Amino acid sequence: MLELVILGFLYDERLHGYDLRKRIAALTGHVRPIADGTLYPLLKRMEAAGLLTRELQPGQVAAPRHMLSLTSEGKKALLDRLREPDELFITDENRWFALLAFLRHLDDPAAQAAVLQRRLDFLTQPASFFWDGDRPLRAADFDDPFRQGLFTIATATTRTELKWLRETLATLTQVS
Amino acid sequence: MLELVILGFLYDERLHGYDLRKRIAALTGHVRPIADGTLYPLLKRMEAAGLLTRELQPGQVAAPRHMLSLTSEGKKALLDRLREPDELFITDENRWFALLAFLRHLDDPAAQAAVLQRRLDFLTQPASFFWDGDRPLRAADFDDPFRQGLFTIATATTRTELKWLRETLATLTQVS
DNA sequence: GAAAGATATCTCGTATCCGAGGTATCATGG
DNA sequence: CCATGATACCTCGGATACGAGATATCTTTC
Repeated sequence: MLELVILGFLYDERLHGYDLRKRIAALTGHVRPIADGTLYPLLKRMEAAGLLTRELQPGQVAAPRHMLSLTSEGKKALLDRLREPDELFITDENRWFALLAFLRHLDDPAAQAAVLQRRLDFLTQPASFFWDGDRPLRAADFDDPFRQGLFTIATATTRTELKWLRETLATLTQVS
Repeated sequence: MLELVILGFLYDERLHGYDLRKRIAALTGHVRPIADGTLYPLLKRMEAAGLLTRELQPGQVAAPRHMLSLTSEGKKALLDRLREPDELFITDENRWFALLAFLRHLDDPAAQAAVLQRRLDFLTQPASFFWDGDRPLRAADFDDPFRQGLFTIATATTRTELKWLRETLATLTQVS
């Protein structure tokens, strides 16, 4: 997931690691900044994999910086991932949100619409959190107030997302 | 996170691994059932740690089952975790939701209220996803429609949760 | 009675990320 | 001129989870 975020940020900007770290922190409201021990080794692996290059810049403010830029393979990797349905079919909402944050880089309304459509299909498939077999669940089906709350929150979230997905799909397909 | 879920399910029920696996899958709407390779080794580690015991039962339906029960340390471990604020101060919503799913086991309205209050404090702290410094963000502050959507969904979710938290806190403190 | 399928558990290699700790550079204040 | 703090990068051990594959039991079906 972090790799997707890094590719997303570096797609149209040249940043050094420390700045990238701040961008990532800002994306999640500085709630849980990623650890140095996560970011820097990943950057090295991504460099070794040919996704990005670095250029050492002598220290202006403090220690020397490693300016990072995506290679063409790096850019291709991002676009491939944005189209990649596997990223969508996961419970982990953070991953879907990370994808959404950079979907603008997919420079084609039809391709963007295809991704949103897959997400919509995923959310509306019957085997979801909101169904008991083929019967829709209600908050009252849960016996304790905390699971009722969980259900209420999840329902509201999904309803909001579905509404947004349908509206956005309408404007995207209108354009093309 | 999975350990919390296992403790939650076994707190008042005796289950075998395969059944536990189905319960966990149902909790997330069968969207992403956990892998055998995740569950069974974890159960072994939890047994080694003295959190649960197993009793071999000759096969009734098919292969022999390992019936699992929490030890008193296992029950204590769940209650400790439910009270543990560290579980709340994480971006990963799944973990908070998992905690919520089993908060009923915390058999004291005041303790339950304390947990919800911490979550409320966490969501309303200014350094969040919804603030740019001390200025509240709006969807219009984002330049592309996808990040607008992300913001819209996140806002609606948080608003729903805050409303529920306040209502539930009111009834919990009313009781005590 | 053989094959197929559901039940039930297990091992092992891999991927992702955290967190504690370390190192080095440069600006600022005393 | 020295301490402190912000900047900037790094290593290493550990935790958590996945996924492919193996194994065994029992029932149902042909």
